[in-house]
Amino acid sequence: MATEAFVKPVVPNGHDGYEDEDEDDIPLVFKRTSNTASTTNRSRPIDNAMRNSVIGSTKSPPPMRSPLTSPNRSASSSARSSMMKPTTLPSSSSVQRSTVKSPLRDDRSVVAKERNGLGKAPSVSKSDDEDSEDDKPLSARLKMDSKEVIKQPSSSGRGSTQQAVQKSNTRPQGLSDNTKKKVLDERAPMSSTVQTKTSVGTSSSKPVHNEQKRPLVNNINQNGLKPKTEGVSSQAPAKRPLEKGSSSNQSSVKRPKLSEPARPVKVEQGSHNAATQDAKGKNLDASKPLRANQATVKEDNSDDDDHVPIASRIKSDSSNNKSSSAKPSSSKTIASSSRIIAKKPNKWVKDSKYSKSSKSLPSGDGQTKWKTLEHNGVIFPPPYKRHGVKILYQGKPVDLTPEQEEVATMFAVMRETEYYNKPKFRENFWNDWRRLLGKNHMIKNLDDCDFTPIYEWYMQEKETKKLMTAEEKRILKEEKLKQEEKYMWAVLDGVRERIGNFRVEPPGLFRGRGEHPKMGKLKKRIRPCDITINIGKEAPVPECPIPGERWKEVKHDNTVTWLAFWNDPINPKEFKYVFLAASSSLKGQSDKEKYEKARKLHNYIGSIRAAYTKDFNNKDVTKRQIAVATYLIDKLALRAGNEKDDDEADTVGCCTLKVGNVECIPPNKLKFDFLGKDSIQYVNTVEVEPLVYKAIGQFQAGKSKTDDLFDELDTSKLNAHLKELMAGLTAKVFRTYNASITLDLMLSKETRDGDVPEKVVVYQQANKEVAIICNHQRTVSKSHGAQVEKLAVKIEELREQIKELNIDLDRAKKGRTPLMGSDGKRKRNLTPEALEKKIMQTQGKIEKMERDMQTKEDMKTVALGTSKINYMDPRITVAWCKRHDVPIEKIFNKSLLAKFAWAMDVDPEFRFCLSNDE
DNA sequence: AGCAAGACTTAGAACTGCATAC
DNA sequence: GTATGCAGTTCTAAGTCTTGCT
Repeated sequence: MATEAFVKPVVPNGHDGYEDEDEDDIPLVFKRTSNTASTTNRSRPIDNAMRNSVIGSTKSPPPMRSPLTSPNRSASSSARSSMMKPTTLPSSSSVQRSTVKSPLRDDRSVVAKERNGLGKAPSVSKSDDEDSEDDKPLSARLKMDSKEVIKQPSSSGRGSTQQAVQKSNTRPQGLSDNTKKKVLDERAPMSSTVQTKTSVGTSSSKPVHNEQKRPLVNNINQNGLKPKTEGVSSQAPAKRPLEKGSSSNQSSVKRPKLSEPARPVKVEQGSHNAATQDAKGKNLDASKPLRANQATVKEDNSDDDDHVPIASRIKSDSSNNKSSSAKPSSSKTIASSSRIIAKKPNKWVKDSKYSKSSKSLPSGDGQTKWKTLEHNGVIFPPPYKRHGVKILYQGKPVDLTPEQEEVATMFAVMRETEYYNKPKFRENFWNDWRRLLGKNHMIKNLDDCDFTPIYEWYMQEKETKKLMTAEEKRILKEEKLKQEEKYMWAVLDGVRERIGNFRVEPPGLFRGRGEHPKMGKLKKRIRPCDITINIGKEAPVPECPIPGERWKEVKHDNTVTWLAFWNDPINPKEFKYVFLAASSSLKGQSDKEKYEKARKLHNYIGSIRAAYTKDFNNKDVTKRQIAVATYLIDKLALRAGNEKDDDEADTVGCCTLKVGNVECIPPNKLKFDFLGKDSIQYVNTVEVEPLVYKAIGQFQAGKSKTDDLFDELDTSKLNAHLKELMAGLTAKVFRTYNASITLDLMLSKETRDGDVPEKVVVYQQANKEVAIICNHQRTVSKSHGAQVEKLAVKIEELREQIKELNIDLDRAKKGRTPLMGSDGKRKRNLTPEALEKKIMQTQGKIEKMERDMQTKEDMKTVALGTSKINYMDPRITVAWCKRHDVPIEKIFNKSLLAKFAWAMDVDPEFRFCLSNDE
């Protein structure tokens, strides 16, 4: 055990005025303003510019008062109407632009609270003037010009641009006749999609579903509980639904219990050969390409695509025609990194070089997710390699067994992390390590242990690694790739798909976020006997890579998407799953469904807002709490807030807010201050509807600060209620909705004629707004302070230069030679004109550097990636890029292009939300 | 109704490698 | 050639939500 026990050391590593539904079509997201957020354990700097927000309507049926605003409602209401009908935009009257570069920046003030203790934490208090600003919706505050009209670029113009991108490609080989037919059938619509606004494809501009227009329909029974046909899941996988409709019909069918239809099979793992020599002689060996059933594997050199520049890679991809539309009638059409395993050539037309048609995908929970699934299992971390460096106990070297040494090493290498000195971390580590040391070990306490020798050894190893030549590094990388290659791919319904996390997590010390009660505990090594494999019935069972060991279990459950799982060693009742990568069809499909659901919400949002507004003073406390909670989720993009166990970090979401997390500030402001997901602090002061303010006060009355604010509420009740309002609606949909609609709105309103970099800046600003709405934060980088300081020094130097230049200028005008330079050397004798020019140039430099510094400061705690990856409908971005001739690569990196392949052929006129009557 | 199990998405930190500055 | 900064990638923790059981 000892010799194999461990792997590599873990390296630090108002009801009023709410009658009008139209008013509700806009994201009513609070903007945050300044607040000196109290520092919590995670004291992140908060961009409070956005936090002090207004609950303002973002849309504006002029005569209507926004239900969500208080003073100055008219301004905000005028802003709102523009959302639904892209005609007029919200007034920007109250929004001040500052710099050219960041037209959106100044509508917020920033309170930066340093998470890392770097820089200052200036608390910017909001002036009274700004208060009026608060009465406006975020969208209005984002400098929308009321005179401006949302551009609806003529499809012809853009279409032609798009057209140029389209390619007619040769299909991969080996397509079934059905597939070929399907592809041919799809071709026309696909190409026309680009041109016609009405074409649906993946992204129709049309309202989504007719049923969606029915407000407040109780759709719950649409998915009536049909008992699932026995045996469907594993034995005879039902045909993959070809259309969404069909799948949705099934969506309510109870999911078969994993262990039943899946029929877990204890598989003989004795022989490796057993896996490679199944009845049909299939072989998933690394040396041979994965095969999908009987299909011939297309030679796919693009497996190594990673080394190929994205441009050429995409090109070759498209020319290789791996579109999922090529897939046999099984219906899978979204694919990205997927490799169609097909033979016969065919042709197809793509809208974009990145696009994949996305029709007819399987969907729905509990549904058949695949028909055939092949993969090679998972790869384990290498066994622990002993280094033999001894720790000191009370100054004396101590002999440790390899197992003990490995865990000691895990601890030693964390010396420079903040965990190292946390009492809880040390306590948990000590408890686990002590168990390994045994009762009678000479080491009696952690504080007398000196791990320095191991730490120094570790640093040396790091240095050695760093000093390797490029060639050595390359060879090492190649070797690793060679080892891992066969584990990287799965074949799902004949399509080769990348696997997301095929590496089993190595042992280490648990690093919970925030004040996690389990931090420091030993995450034991996962062995094959911990792992359950899920694979197609006909596929060869992956060989167990560790000789003499076997999988815990092998299942054939095609109602789930995981390929393997094991129990989380820290929390054994939870699981760690191995899934396909984000670029896979399966993930793409569910991603698309997520955004479609959010779009659907747009058709209901008016009724929903009207409903909860009506309930703000409902006599039934539960209903009142549901109303207020929904309001907060809608307006603040709060998470639902499930209950948490005591052995988890103490964080909250909407339903679990404590009385102390919300402070009522008369007359009608609420200050939120709590730790949310990942112990990220959320601080935001917002003005709310008077009835909401009143209700919160009622919910707090007679309770202590640690009591639940919404004591009658939990996420089940809340979501059950939401489902009565719209089928499939849950709390998280509001986040997606608000993020996407904000992006759409801002891009439409802020994009001006200009060059690509200018447009990219507009995108980044919109992205930033969304990130702030969603409270996506990042740690201030260690070097941030130094970087800012450097800039400041440079700016100061330039200012000195200007001073000198001015003196020289005066002298030059008088015909005198310049003074000696600060370096003691004589300067060139320049004409007054030349000196003036130089002064101007230097001044320009200073201004640029100051802007850069400001941007750096503004963005130091904002994480843009999360919203881009998870919340903003990629079709908005793709369509915007098409309309404005911005290369998509400027916005999406290689990974995102693969992840969003399903969105690439979107109509350039796509808008996230269009009003029903459009 | 409440709880637990299970499956999946969302999240920030850590790590890696490349471009650029010096 | 080396240092630095950043974007991209990987890792895995921490959420949400559904379903099934009692």
